[in-house]
Amino acid sequence: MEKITIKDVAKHANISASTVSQYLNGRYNYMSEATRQRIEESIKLLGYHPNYMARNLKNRTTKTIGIIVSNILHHFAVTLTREIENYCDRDGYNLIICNADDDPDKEQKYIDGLLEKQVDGLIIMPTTENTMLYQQLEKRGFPVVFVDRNISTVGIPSFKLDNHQAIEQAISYLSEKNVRMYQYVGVSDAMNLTPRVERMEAFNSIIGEEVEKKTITAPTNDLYDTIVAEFDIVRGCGVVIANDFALMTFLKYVDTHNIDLVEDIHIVSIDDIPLAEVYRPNISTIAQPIKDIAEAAYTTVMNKAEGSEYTRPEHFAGKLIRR
Amino acid sequence: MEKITIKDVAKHANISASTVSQYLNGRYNYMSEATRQRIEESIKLLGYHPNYMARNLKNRTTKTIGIIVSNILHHFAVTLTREIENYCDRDGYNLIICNADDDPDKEQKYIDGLLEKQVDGLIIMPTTENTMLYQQLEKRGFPVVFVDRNISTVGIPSFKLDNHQAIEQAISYLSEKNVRMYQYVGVSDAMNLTPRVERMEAFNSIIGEEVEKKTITAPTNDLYDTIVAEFDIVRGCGVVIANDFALMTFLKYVDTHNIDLVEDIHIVSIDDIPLAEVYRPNISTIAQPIKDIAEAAYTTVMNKAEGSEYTRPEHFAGKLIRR
DNA sequence: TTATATAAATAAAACGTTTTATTTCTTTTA
DNA sequence: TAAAAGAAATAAAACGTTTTATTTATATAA
Repeated sequence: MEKITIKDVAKHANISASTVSQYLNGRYNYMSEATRQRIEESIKLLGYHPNYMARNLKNRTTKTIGIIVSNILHHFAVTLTREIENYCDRDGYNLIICNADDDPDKEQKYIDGLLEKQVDGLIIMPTTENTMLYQQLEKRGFPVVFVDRNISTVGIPSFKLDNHQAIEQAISYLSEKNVRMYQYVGVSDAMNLTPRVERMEAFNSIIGEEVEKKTITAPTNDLYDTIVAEFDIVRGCGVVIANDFALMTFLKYVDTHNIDLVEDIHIVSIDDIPLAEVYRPNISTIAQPIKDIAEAAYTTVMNKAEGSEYTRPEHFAGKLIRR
Repeated sequence: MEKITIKDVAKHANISASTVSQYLNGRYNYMSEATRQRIEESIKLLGYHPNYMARNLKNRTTKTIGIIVSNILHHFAVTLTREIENYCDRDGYNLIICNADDDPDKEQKYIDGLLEKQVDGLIIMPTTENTMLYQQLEKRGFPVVFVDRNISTVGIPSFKLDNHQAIEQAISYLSEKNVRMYQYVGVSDAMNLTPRVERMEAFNSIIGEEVEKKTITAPTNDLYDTIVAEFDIVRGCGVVIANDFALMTFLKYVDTHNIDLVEDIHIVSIDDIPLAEVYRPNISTIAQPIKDIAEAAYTTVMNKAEGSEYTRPEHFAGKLIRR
């Protein structure tokens, strides 16, 4: 694996390395048309590719950003990643992806590692336990934004769904069906993660005291059993499902307990996963504003990286998809 | 964003940069216990993080690999990525993710870019059009492997499902149901991609002449309409569905045409997507050997990067999941 | 012509590390 | 107590670029 460097090109084109460098950086008026062409040819002939690592040492930019998600297998996370990767592609950036699995230690390790690799920015779905670290990043002025979750003690912007409004839409949709009682199914908020907390709070605050309601939450692994134990199969009840994972778990329950989603109960779920439009019956959902979040997060990080301040709204409305 | 370098640490600990470097690389017997501790403290105090870019310039290693997938939104791609990221995490590597969207130009751009960034290895779901580029990589001895698809004109190993065996399992499963006629639904193989070609060929070769069969394929965007136009709703027929995308499309068709998947037809699909176990009725699938593929691909790339040759089988059996 | 401006090209320092060869200091051995 | 050996530390070159200041060559103006 012989490495071809700028010196090889210089020698081949019979010119100094400095001039080749100027060429590489598009400053063509530093050389004659003739040498310009010679350099061009030499580069092609030798199959030269500049070494980004060396370049960065002077440049202080790696054209790389990192994203830390809790789990790329989640629909929201992967779709968001996809969108962000698209922007990166457009701008000649690369995206390093990391699964922190909601483990603060892993998250810290990843942040440290990405900083060592001199990424130009960071997009994080944060755990709640590394506030010190976030504060440091903020103080250093490092380009970083949060998505999906916010940490109130840190001034880092967080782009996410307007959870209150989303739950409001869900409930209003169910109310059209003359629902007489509401149930909420979701992963428990033991870790204090924004979406879980906000959605549950919204559910409780929006439904008035006069209407019967019930919330069913549990840690990921216990959710199925908890549903089995606590869900009330009441004809004409409406169910708000907090996210895609809860929906899958709930549908498993529906399947094993032979519940009829047309006659018995009405459901609506946050996260518009593909399953929703093929499941029978089709499932109404609140689609997250993933494109908005991706655009805002990416643009904000990039602007911070360039030193310019740029302000986007931080909350975006979900969209009810009636099916 | 004041950068703290090895020199700052050296000054703070009252020692030369060389010794700090030795410390960083764990060669503690090059210094006294006392200085060792001083360095340790200084590093912590100053919050020093070594600059990987500079380090790489000497080291020739970035502890970063790249993965180029056709589309991260596909179940197979994202699950594989997740698994590989897991291995990366274990070994202190980072993973750069790129969506080539089956566009050869984009693929080439990504490969070039990742090489410039000096990634230590590459895992690629290749398009069929960049054979020259692959050959170059191979000749250079660059650590690269393919997944899901293989390119016969290049000696780069490709780790993937044993498609023939998978289709065999699918057909054998359907035959248990006393199916009298078989249909195959998949994305067309216009781009000559291995899975599409091999699965279709297997379907055609395994089902003998005496049994009625029909293949329905079309480009992604036309598949739904093609199914509507060509699928034969024959009671007691068996349908082999080529992948998750085709399955979703087919289920949409099932939904709009009110087909009963218990009474009317039997289906089995490659790619064990989560939907399969909540859909009613549950759908039998062939799960891809994703863990095997991830392990083989990752280990092979890493071994190549270390200069050691390491051989893994390239085809792995799928697993029929009866539901 | 000479002086001046411009164009073309280069040398050298810098970026933050690692590594090799060398120096300085301390201990051991004869 | 001198010589040899070993331990601790350092200086300097190297990695592959970019950039600034400088040089050389060429064209233009006085």
